[in-house]
Amino acid sequence: MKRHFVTIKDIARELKISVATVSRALRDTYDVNQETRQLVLKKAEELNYKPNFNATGLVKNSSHNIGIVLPSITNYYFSTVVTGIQEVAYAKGYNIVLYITNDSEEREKDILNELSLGNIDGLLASVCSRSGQNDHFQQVLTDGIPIVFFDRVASDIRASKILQDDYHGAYQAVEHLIGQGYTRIAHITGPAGMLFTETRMEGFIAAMKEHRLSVKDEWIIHSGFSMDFGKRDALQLLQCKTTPDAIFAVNDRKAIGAMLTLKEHHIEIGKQMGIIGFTNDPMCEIISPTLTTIEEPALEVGRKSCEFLLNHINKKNFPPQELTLPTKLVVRESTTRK
Amino acid sequence: MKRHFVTIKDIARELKISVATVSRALRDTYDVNQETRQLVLKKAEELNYKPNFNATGLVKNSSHNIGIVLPSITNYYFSTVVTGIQEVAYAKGYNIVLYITNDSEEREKDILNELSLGNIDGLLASVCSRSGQNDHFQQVLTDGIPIVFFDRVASDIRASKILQDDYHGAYQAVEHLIGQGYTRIAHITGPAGMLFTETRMEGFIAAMKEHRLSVKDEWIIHSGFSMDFGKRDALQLLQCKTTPDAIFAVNDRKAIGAMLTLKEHHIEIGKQMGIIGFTNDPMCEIISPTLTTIEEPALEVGRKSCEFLLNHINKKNFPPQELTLPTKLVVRESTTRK
DNA sequence: GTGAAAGCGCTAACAT
DNA sequence: ATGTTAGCGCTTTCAC
Repeated sequence: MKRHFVTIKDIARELKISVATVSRALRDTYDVNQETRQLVLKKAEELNYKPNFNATGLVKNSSHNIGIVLPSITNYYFSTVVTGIQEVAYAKGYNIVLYITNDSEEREKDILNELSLGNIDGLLASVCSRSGQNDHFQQVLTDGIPIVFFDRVASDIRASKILQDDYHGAYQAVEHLIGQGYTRIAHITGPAGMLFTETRMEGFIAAMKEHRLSVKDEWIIHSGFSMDFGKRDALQLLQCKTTPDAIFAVNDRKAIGAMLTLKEHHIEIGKQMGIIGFTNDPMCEIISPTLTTIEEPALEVGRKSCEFLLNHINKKNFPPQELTLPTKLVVRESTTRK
Repeated sequence: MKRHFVTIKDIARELKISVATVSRALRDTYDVNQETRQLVLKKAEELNYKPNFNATGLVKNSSHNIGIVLPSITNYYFSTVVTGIQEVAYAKGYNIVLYITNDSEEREKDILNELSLGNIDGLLASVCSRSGQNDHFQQVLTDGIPIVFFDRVASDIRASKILQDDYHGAYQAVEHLIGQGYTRIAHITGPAGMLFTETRMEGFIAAMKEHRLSVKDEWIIHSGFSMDFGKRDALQLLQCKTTPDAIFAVNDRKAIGAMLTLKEHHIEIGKQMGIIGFTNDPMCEIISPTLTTIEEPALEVGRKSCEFLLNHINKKNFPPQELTLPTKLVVRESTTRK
């Protein structure tokens, strides 16, 4: 049960020097005789010494752990963001502690409340779909733990935020549809009240307005983010008095769900009905016809979020900042009319 | 920078009792007067006390963190396993520390070597594709950290292992193909030398033998696990003197890659050529025709792995065990001939 | 350049 | 039932 590891004491004893010297030698930051230093390093290697994070953490009041709180990791976007985060965290010697909320507000609160503050130096967060307050995030911040939000940000909290350019991405998506000759454009999106969905909606509406196209209320559907909701939303659109001739979906999963419904109804995708997604999930290329989409820089969102967080952790007065990364239109068959 | 958190000392001072009593009251494990206990709990709540994991960890020589080392999290299987792990870890009050190897042996070794042993109480691992030794895992074990392997196990290490039933899954897959009238069955798999791929191969061969079908060498292709390798492998199969009439792929991603190639060559999937995958990735249902596959109990693999690990951590003499979870045939269009 | 000693927050003997 | 105290492994004054 109780394991015994090699400690600096062991090294000190074997070398007949003090633990203080060993500690200093190991960190190469104080005036230590180069010879003793080499001796210590050699002995540490020999004994397979590993520093005890709990001990350093206790002294330094830090753990070299950073937390990630997000709704899920089983989709392309989030798992890619986490991969990006992990990449820079690992390079800087930080560990990732992962918390998954299952998009449940209660779970999210529990996690943040039980978060043992000694255990993480900072937090990366993408909030769950909710109507409620963000007090639990504010509390963490008040406790002195920096937070960087990504993608699904808590707009009322003063913290750094990394986003993709949802507005222009959406705008571009709609403009592309219009360019292909679609005019009756519907938008199927996520639950109301989330910043990034609202922003995409704004981009959608702006592009429609710009091109003097009317935005019908019944062509805007709020529901969940999954493929199944995409299926249902498409079905609902097909039952409108005037059916749309194109769908802009808030993400690729919903777009694909919608495609599945349309295919069931033998609607020719691309010609009869255009469809465009958001993310650039690899699934876009395996569905037939292939799905046009707005590519999100998921890996980069992860990397930048982590970089920002490390700045907050390690620099004295790094102010909260917002960063918006560019998106890119990827044209495929689902919007090609010729 | 240096944050000050509420400690048990603060509670003790305010209540004019000793830290020991506070400590005991907080843990509800010693004989503490119920009144004082309530007082302490109330005060802790009031002051927003959070235990310092570094301190308890230092004393107890444990951190309540468990590590996960795996090749990637951007695919369905692994991200689902992690979700399963997280579920039980969270329920038991353990945190997940995530390490991604990118399927690089060097990276894997670096991670394990730098693993600060005080930082995790146990390790869940799925090894990367490699030819080399597993000494780095053995070292962790020797250092007293229990390991549970899942899916991609290191066969020469004595530790618990959680697997899905690769042998019977493969056997069943092939038998299904044969039942549909396919006889010239190819197998596209991963790199040689990994246990689970070998086991699936054995299941494949056994089923073929059982039905007195010949297994041609050129119909067995070893390459990578990605969709692109699936595309390439299929291309290679089409160039055989006698082309196969069905493909059993080691995973769904390769199966889908193969389908993409076949579609390009206008081969009618299901009729001219049957294809079956392994995993039951959601992608199976969005590709057309839909992909028949062997479902792996990914979530359950995650849960069980974590349960086993917690047993190793918390029970005195919990011996290494191997557990094989059942797989299930999911029939879809890609193998339906009628 | 190096050592002695205090202390980070907590637990666990050992007293009482 | 509660208090006193040593100590987990490490860093960091403060001496020398």
